Amino acid sequence: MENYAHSFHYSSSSNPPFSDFPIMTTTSDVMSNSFGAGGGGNNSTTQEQITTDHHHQEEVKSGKKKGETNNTKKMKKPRYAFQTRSQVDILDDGYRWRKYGQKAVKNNKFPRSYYRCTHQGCNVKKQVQRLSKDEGVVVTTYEGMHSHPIEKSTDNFEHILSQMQIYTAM
DNA sequence: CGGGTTTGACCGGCGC
DNA sequence: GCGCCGGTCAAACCCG
Repeated sequence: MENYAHSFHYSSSSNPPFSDFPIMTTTSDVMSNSFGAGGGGNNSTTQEQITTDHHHQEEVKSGKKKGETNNTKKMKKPRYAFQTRSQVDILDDGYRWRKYGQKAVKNNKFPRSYYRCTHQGCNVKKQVQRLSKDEGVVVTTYEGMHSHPIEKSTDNFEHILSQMQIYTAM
């Protein structure tokens, strides 16, 4: 659990904005309450093209404090996207998240939620987006790496995680 | 009461 | 230079 993300580490700067991050498709039905109506049965594949656009962020924080030049240049922060089939947006991965924003996405009827890990020194961010075409598909994008143990057991999430490891192993 | 969510405003970058 | 666009902040609100 240290940094499982390391496996996906990719470093590309002059590459097209697309396919920058590996997208893992997992089928999870855990934590689904009694939504029942999922919108049709299982759709095959989920290779919807995601409008990632450009958007190279760099270091966070830079509103008030200035005068400090970017000596350390821009540090590329890896991002990892998970495409999950679930009825619920909130995939509990064992960490505590605090929502800090929600914006509507173009070409998408559903808004995108921005979460941040509540932990001192842990600036891990996470985005949750639901596809308008397939309501059952939720795309979760992680940004950064955690540096603290998980607080919960999340037994069911481990199941998902183990599945993802399989994809990673390839 | 405290921590998390909500929601509109604000900001920086990029395109036109 | 201006306007769009995506991301973040922050004050108010909500809920356990």
